[in-house]
Amino acid sequence: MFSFVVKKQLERARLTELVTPHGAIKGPFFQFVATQAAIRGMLFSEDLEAMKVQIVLANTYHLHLRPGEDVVAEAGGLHGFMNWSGPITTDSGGYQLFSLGAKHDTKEGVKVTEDSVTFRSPLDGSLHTFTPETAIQIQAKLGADIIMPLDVCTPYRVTHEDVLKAVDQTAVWARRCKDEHARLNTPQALYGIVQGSTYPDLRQRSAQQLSELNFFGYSIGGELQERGEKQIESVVRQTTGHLPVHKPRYLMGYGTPEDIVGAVRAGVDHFDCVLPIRNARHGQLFYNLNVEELVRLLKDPERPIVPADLYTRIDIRKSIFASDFSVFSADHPVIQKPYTKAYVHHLMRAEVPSGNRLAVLHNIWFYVRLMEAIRVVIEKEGT
RNA sequence: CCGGGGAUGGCAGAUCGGCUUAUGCAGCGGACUGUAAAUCCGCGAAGGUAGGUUCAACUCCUACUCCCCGGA
Repeated sequence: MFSFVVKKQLERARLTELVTPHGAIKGPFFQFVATQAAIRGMLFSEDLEAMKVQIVLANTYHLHLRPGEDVVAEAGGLHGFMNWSGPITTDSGGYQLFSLGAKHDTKEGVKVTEDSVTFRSPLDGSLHTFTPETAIQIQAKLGADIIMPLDVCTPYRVTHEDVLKAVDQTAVWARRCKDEHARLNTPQALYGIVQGSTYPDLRQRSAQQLSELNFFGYSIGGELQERGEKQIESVVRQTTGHLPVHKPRYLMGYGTPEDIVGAVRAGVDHFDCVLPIRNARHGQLFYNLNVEELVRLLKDPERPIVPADLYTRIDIRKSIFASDFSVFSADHPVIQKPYTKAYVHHLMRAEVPSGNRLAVLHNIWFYVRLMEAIRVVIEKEGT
């Protein structure tokens, strides 16, 4: 039902194919984020199909709180609920328990014990508890193809001691998730999530602990860099070196095009990030991908990645009239001309839904083509 | 012409005899990385004109100019 192969390699970059019950996915690939079972910005599954989106990511935490996994199950699982027939991943909610906990004061915050994590719903204040087992049970009802274990996600700046705790607890929980998944025996692929922050020894420790459990794939989790810093590639490389070569590698939550290219060079073939969609809604568009530079970067892993050489960002709400570029590509499969620059500008300024939709469509298409371009390079240049 | 009301940043619109004249929109700049984000942060920018009262006036008084409402 599930399979994964590495078809070609260029340095450490891999051309892969992951087969799921809802179709095959060519990698390296990018998951667009549909946290609450919808891509924000008024997109429909037909739009995603037209843009050749391969897979989307939904979230266990959010869907558990609303509308609840039973409602989703009754609608035919996420595939029926979303009217999306392609592959879907669900994140376990581990990240939310970390990021929401950090935003709360300790009294209102998230309580993590060795056995479970308890939190309050921001929607109605009700108390909820996730255990490794319930995280898997909920995801079984949601019915995504790829599911994630409950993990302990660490922020960027933490002590070695705290990260070690998180690593070991993540490993214990990973085993419990694995056991629960085996017990339920659903047609879903379970990954393990490697923690360890930026400490090489802990990344290694975590990778080895999880490898022993033999997951279908391996995620790289945790905050890897501080704002503005660019060290994704080196941290990721520390981790991929300790992962099984014949399994998918998933860098969770990153990132920019340069992050992705760097991580691909470090051997990652599975990505997700809210960035293209969120930034689109906030008016920032990605465009002008430089394929020649992409080829150079992938062929020479030592070549420094200069974002401005790879692509351009523009804030469409602010400076479209100052730009010489025709931002919306003529070959976009969903956006129909004539959208003049002036009209687009008007839509974005007014912050009307159609303006957001337009921008989101644009950035998704950019990321789809970025990943496609990466695959083409590995196919052509790799062995 | 008579009576009444009013004039505050680009626009809208509060407050106040002294303290940075709010706030919203628009403008400009920045941010956003397993989505509590169609969000958040920052910046520039105002008292119709002329006098008067007062230690101090955007605020009180007078005149003028202009605008709005009602009536001839």
